Amino acid sequence: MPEGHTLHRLAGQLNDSFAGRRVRVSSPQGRFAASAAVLDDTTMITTTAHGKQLFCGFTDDRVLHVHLGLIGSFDVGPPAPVRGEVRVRLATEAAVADLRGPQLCAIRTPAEVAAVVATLGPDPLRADADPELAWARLHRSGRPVAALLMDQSVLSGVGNVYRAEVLFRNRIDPHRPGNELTRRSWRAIWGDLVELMPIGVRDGRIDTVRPEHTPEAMGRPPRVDDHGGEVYVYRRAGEACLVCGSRIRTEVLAGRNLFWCGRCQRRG
DNA sequence: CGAGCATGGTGAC
DNA sequence: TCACCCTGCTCGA
Repeated sequence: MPEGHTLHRLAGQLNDSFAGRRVRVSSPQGRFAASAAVLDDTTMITTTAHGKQLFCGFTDDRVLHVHLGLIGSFDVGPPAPVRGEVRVRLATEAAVADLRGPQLCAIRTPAEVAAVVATLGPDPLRADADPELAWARLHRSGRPVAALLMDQSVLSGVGNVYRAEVLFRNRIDPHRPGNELTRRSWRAIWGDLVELMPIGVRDGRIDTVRPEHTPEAMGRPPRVDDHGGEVYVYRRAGEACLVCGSRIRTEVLAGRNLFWCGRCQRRG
C-alpha cells in the first residue's frame, strides 16, 4: 500500500473522522498499550503527512508518529469488531481507524517531529516543497537515479512504483548516475511527480498510464494486480512494453525490484 | 501448514 | 550487502 500518496490520503481521512474530536485510543494487540493510554480521550488537532511519515497531532503537544513500512496498513471506516493484529485503534462513536503492522509507531514531541522532517527531502505532495533541494543532492551523486529517487533524504514520498513509472514516463535510463542526469530531466521528473501523485491521493491507487495507452485505447484487458492501478512497467517483467513492444526488464536495484524498458528508456 | 512475497527502512558487518 | 522487523495473503505440498 504505502508510498507517499497513501499517507497523504490517510491524513485526509483521519482529519475527516477525528480532527477536532475526542478520540478513544487503544491497543487491542497490546504492544502500544501504555502509550495508547496517554493519548486516550484527548483531542486530535490535525494530522499531516510528510513523505511516508504520518503525524497525528493531539492536545498537549503529543504527536502520534506512524510509519507504515512495507506491510503496514491504517484502515479508516465505520465501527467494526477488531480483526487481526491491531496495534492502535482510534475510535469515536462514528468511526474507527485500525493500524496494523507499522514499522514505527510512537509518541513524539513537536521538536522530535521537526527533527524527523529535517532529515527528509522535498515531498512532491507538499506545497512547501523546494525541488532545488533534491536537485542539489541528486546531481552531485554518482548513484543511479533509480536509487536516488528512493532515498527519502533526497526527496520524500516516492517508492518503488512511482520510481519505476516516473522514469519510464520520462524515458530515463534508471541506471544513469545522478551526476549525469540533465537538469531538464530532473525538472521533468519532478513536474511529473507533482502531477501524478495527487491523482494517487485522490484515487487511492497508482495510475500512470496516459490516455492513449489505457486498456480501452489499446484493446487490452485491464490490469489485474492487487496494487490496483494501471502502470507501464511496475511488475510487468517479461510483458510487452505498452509503447514499443519490447520485453519489460527487471533487476534488483537499491535492494528493490526495478522494472524498466531497455528500449524506451535511454535518456539521461 | 510452511514458504514466499509485498508500494519500506534499519542496523550490523 | 545482508539479515531482520512488522502483518496478511497466496501458493504449493
